[in-house]
Amino acid sequence: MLLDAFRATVPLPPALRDVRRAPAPDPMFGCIELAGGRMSFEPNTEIFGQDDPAEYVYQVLSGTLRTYRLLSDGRRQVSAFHFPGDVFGLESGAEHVSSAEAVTRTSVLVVRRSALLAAAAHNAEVARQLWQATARELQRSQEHGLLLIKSAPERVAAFLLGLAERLRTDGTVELPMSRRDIADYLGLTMETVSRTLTQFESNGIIELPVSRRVVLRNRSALRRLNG
Amino acid sequence: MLLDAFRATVPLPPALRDVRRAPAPDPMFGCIELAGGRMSFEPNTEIFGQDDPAEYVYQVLSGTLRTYRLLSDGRRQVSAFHFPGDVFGLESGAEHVSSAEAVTRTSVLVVRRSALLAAAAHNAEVARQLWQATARELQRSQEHGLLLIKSAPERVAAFLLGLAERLRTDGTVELPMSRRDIADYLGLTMETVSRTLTQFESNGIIELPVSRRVVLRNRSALRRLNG
DNA sequence: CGTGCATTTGACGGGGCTCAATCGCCGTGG
DNA sequence: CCACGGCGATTGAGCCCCGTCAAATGCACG
Repeated sequence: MLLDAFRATVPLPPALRDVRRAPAPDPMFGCIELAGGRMSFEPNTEIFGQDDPAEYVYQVLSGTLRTYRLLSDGRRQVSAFHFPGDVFGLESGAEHVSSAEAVTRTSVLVVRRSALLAAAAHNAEVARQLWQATARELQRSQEHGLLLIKSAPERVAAFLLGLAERLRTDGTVELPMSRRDIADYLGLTMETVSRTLTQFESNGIIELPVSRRVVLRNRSALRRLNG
Repeated sequence: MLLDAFRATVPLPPALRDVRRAPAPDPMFGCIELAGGRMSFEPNTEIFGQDDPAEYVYQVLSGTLRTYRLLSDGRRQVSAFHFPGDVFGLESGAEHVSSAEAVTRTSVLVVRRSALLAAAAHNAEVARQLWQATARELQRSQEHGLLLIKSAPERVAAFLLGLAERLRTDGTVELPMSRRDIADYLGLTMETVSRTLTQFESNGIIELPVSRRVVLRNRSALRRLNG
């Protein structure tokens, strides 16, 4: 959406349009500087690192990824999971404040930050969407902060509901991420996440046919837990 | 800064300039709709509430205020404290997602959100600062999230260091907010905050001449705690 | 000097963390 | 087809940090 608005400001020669539509063989070269390109990442590979220069802005095409920050002693705070359509890597400063890694095999759209900012400088619609995207991130971040003051069952319930909503599933959620990822997102240990899920299962609130698949059996109970 | 850029876009008749400079007797009327006005708030009074229409954007002139969200059972998450210069109340949606209250007697600059957005739509500099202000909030919010995964001493240490930095004090921090405010910001109870502070004091890391004044005796110890 | 609120201090219990063992899923090779 | 190994997830036991509840103290103001 943001990147759509951006691309609308860039008149592309037909050759580049073709490149953009085709899977780019090496998207670091070619059309990126102009209108963005595609890149793919294997699971658990880094897309950018904390303190790296924030040269590009990304939009998820397919797959799942996580952004996170590390404390000096190794504790990890997963700040967000990103799904198709989400924009990430958008910083106000010149450097990334968090790292981004692929959770599953992931394909993203890449745009030069400088090009995006330049477009925003003379196109009000791009500027508006730039702001909106950042404001949406802010809202998500505050929502995430709210999670962290709740009890473990409340956090897990909120996580499952949020995921179900974002992935628009009817009752069954496929978890792309590990228990450790979930734990680091919720500010818990993976043992506590696991225990809470089995607790939910024995209460009939969810089913866990396999560890990465959750069937929501009783959403209102989850919502009640959510506070 | 954001509001400065905004005001530069609005040619004011001299009469309004005068009103803006003088302490407004009733700032809800008069010049607000055009270029913003001043408002004052007594301690613990509401500036806006969660779910209120986000009609205005604010900048702190003097004093301290808190923004917070409530959980249905009454738990309160203070999302941020705002000090002179800070912009707050800036939402992407049409409604506030958090409430704002004065901590001390506070004076703020007020601008109609619609006027600000209109200015941003045809002035790139206003648009850029609008984005920057939001991005800065996002960064603060993520920093705040990082706090919430730490231990109680780490949180309190980070809080003191952050406050000392934002208030540009040399060694002595005057706390405008209560222990409960601090606790709700840090995701702790006020008892734990109090105990941690006395712990710090008996370790010689800080002094507490009175409960609202903290003298930082050993910043590197605090930084070490910070993780 | 007394009243009221903020803060501190104390005692106790529990929720979640730590450490450790076991289980289960899955790919690989015999 | 099964044995085996590896990794993620689950389960268990014990403990500790921090929350809860309650009382005492300090401080501002009439």
